[in-house]
Amino acid sequence: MPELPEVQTTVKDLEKKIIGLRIIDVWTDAPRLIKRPSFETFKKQIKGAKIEKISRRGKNILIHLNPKSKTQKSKLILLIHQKLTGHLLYGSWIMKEGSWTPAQKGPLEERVNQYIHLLFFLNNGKMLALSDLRKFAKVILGPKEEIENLAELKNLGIEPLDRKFTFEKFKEIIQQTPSKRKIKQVLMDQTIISGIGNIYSDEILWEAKIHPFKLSYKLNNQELKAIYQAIKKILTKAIKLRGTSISDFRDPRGREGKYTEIRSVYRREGEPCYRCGSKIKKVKIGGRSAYFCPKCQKT
DNA sequence: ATGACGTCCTGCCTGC
DNA sequence: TGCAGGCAGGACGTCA
Repeated sequence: MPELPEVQTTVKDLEKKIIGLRIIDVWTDAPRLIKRPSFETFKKQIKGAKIEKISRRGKNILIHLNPKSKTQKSKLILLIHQKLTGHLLYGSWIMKEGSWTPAQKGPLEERVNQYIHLLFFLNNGKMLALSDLRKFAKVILGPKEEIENLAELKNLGIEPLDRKFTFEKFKEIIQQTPSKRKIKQVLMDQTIISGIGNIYSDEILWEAKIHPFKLSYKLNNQELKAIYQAIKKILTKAIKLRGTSISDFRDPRGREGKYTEIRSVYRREGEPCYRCGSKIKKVKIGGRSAYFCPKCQKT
């Protein structure tokens, strides 16, 4: 599932490919992915728009557009949240027997093609595709100010790789959250820190040697410091390795992320801990799975 | 107000 | 063998 490192990889790759291009048409077979406006309006507003910028906020991708229409004075933002199985892909496809098939041979010759549900046709002959097996992805188009004021962006917590995210700030945030929740749940709460999901919360807690069940308000200074440093370290390393493809993340060209190979705990149940050799355990926290080393992660 | 749980969706895996 | 049922999971809505 795309978390901060995967979304960052996607955004940085797309930046090199699609800035300056125009969207000349749109196709979908799953209009429900577009939460607003209606697909009809969506298509009308986006046709002819020029892609000016692409950025990330939490796990959201923001594509900044300059509309063609003179009646639309405001700039637009296309917000895409890939949720669990969404992929933004860049390439060219042709419709063959009811499904989109890559026009050229390459890494895109994979399952992801089968699940393309939204396509933007660009003025260089290429396409930007949203592939999504489970159709959970969320797409919203609207004027810049409106999108920036959406609750889903406004309520997001601090960016963990921002310079403003200092240890003092982290400590303050955690201590301001008088929550009886487990640290894993707090790390995954997007309104506290944005961008961390199930994979990296497990990886961070293993790195920090903290049990996922540990209650966040009970963490002492030393433990908080360990978690803080692990957040920075793990996310930075994952970005460098272009993300994790344990479920099915692919970059815009269909390539896998390499963090998968060096992950410590996520989906490694029964396999040895790289620190102490104990078998990695899997437990449930609020309906979600959590992987950890029962020996070196302390409650 | 806080936290727990159900919901969306579909491929894959398990077990009878 | 075949098929029903469970599981995976981010974020939001609902409920206690």
